[in-house]
Amino acid sequence: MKNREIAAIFSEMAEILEIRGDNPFKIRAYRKAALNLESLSRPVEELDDAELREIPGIGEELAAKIVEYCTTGKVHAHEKLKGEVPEGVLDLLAVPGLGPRTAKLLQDKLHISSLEKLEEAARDHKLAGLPGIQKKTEENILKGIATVKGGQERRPLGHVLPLAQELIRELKKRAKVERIELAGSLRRWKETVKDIDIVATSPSAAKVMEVFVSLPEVTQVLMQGPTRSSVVLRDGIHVDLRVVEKESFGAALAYLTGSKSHNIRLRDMAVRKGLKINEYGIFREKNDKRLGGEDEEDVYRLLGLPFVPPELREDLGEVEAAIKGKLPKLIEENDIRGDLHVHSRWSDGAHSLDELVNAARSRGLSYIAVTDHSQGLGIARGLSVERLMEQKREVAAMNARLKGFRILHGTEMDIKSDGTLDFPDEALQELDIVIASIHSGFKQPTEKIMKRLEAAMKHPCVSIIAHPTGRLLGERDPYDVDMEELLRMAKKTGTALEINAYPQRLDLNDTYARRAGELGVPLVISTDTHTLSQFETLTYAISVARRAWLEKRHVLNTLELDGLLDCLKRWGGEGKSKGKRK
DNA sequence: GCCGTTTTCGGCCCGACTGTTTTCAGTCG
Repeated sequence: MKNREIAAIFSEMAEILEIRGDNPFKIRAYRKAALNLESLSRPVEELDDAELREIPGIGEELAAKIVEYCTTGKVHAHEKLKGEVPEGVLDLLAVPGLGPRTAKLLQDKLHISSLEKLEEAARDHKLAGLPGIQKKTEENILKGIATVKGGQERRPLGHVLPLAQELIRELKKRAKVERIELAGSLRRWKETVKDIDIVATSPSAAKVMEVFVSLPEVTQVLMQGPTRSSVVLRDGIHVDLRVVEKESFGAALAYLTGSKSHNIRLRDMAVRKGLKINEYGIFREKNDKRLGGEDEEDVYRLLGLPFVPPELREDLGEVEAAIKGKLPKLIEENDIRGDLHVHSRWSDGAHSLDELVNAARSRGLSYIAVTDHSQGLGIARGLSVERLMEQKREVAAMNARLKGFRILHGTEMDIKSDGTLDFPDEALQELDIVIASIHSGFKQPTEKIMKRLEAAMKHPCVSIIAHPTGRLLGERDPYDVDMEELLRMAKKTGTALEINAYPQRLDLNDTYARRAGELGVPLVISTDTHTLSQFETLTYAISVARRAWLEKRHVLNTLELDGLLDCLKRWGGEGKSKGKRK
């Protein structure tokens, strides 16, 4: 799939155009196109010109450039632009506080074309004296270089969210805040986040800012104003706090939740209606009369729109859907009736079946599938066929005792690197449910990976493919899955794909899960629990599903057990026509 | 470069903070 490659080219073109001082709207057009390509689930190389131009932000010229890249592997205009800016100058833009104007200035006056040269020049105080640059800016550039080197990359949501919630608790405890909420990509539940955004109201904003910048976790204060401050935490995460008047809280929350492109759409709509939206409220343009802004709902209501849940605010069709009254009724956490991917002490889980059942029940679930690893996965104490059968007897004994709850007996069976499955058919036919997944041979070429997945999906006993791309955020790239092909195959064979809740996996991701929903591919949401606290991570998988526009009807384990078993492809289920259940 | 119940041309979101300035440009979100 070339989407990301082309998105990267458009982004780079935007940066070069910016350094050249080109038309800012043209630059924005390239950025927007890049963003939309990144979140497009279909491979651009499969789209014809008319389909390309249906992508928002892609018009005649950009469509032609996409086609050019798909056929020649290059974009002429990109190559030409690259020739105008020395390699390395673009790296300068990564320095916080250093933008395109300064990068151009540095290149023109001092021929600085790399971070190393910049650092050297700053240390030798060669920057001060250039127009608009004095001692302070020089110092800030040096600090910025240190930040870049320190690696200010995006982090998994699951790592940052607990930290952010802790900050909010502390602010509530130490300062007089009335309303306070997370905003930004955290509130949109994006799978990775770069910083933490917080919005609050308080009768004494300056005091709140004072408290904020002196929290024990804070190591650096980037800026401190009466309504906005920005700090760096001990582990390098940036936090922005905005304090506004009570009457502006909703408008500020909407504004800071973003996404940026969603906001631009809203403001554009507002202008057309003779309104103005900013972080302080919604106003009538002609007389500046305030129409609302205390609650976020005001913003949407005054535009004539239904409330758009934060998870959808990416300008990926939600504004159009809202206008037409066709927003999805997003799935919610308590729609989930059971967890189909749970590990016990029998393999690499930490708990007994009893403990797992109690935890699941106390969370309101009515069934779980115990799916311990299969024999080939020695590292995870995978079960031999004999132990699997022994476990089956324990599950049966427990089910006989349980009222209003059911344990499904299953396995997370390894799809081995040679493409064979880790249990013989006779063993699989003994199980209520079979998950299959890949745990080795991550670097195999697409063709081989797809052959393995196909072998699993075509098997009449295999109900679910777990964590279908194998990615670990920030650690391991997905294996080379041809996602369109996988989705087609899943649909054809009736095999469900998993949205895995493990914060570093979130696999399927939002983009692919949305595509799956569009194509009618069956989906399940699972925690892959190894310890009891992992049941809590369900929230993260739900957030992926919500970002994927999924409704309850898309997800099989929102069904009560009987309904679920009717829908899952499995031996004795849909497999019934192919053989008898023992 | 995109886009259209205000437009096929002329628009394109809006404000805070900083560092450099005597009124603002640059950067960021």
